[in-house]
Amino acid sequence: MPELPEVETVRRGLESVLVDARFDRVEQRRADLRFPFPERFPERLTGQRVISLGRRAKYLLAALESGEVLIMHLGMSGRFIIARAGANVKNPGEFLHRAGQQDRHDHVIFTMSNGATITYNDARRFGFMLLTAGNELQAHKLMRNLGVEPLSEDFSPDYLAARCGAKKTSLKAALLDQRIIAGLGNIYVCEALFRARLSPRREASSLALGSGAASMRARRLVPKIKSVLEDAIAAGGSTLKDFHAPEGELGYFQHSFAVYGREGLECARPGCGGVVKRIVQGGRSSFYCPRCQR
DNA sequence: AAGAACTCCTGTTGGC
DNA sequence: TGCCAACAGGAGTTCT
Repeated sequence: MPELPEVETVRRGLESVLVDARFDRVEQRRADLRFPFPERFPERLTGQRVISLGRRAKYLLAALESGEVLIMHLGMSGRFIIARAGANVKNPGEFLHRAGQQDRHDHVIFTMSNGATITYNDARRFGFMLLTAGNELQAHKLMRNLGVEPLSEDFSPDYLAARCGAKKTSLKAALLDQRIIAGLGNIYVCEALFRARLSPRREASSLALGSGAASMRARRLVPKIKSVLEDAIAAGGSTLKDFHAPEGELGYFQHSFAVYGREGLECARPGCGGVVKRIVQGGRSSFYCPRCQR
């Protein structure tokens, strides 16, 4: 479900109820999600104050007073639901009608010292929560091979061209590879490629071809990746199926999709006149306009 | 050793 | 209406 913009939206929502608060109570309602929960998970959190809540790729990282870091990943369907102290009743939609109720997919419930209740719900259970020592975080198996943050200065045309230079795989697959760019997912890769007018079918190495260390194509693509992510974060992410920020707000970037989910519709580029096509790459849908994306 | 296929799990949707 | 297949925002593991 969530790609970088959605995870960042969740991070911002959780920050205000998590940081500086302590875990008063942790209810772990099953033994595992994608992975087993850590040993003595509730005990290791209870009483701990949260120092900060960060994000790396699609991971949320809560630094604890104990020195441990709580690593959380939402998988495809994971979400957090916040109920603040004094139960505000003005949240819309599903959030309202399920207030006070339990869902069979509510797997973890945090009760914080500020009175907030934070519920982790995940139907497909591809998400997970792990604990690791803060000083071992960088070397953690899940962290050590991650590529650059796409919104950082380090993500440049030179970097992208260098990392794609010898890749035989498709450009689509390369952009989804978290070892190259950390945090991109299927939607935003499709949208960035559309904005850059590049075909997802193009060989990744072709990004490095052309004049200079970074080709024209890499120079064109990198700013589009950044802008599509920035635009999506500004919109609070994309709401497909049921994504919403932790306090119930819906993201609205899905209204700005140019190609994702638009198979058979006319290309959004003025004057193009092409028709959006869906192909399958690596078992996942790619949407693009064969006419203007080359 | 890169790249593709398979896997986890549940829910929703579209076609008949 | 029901039934069934296809598909869904991820990514670690296993194969070739």
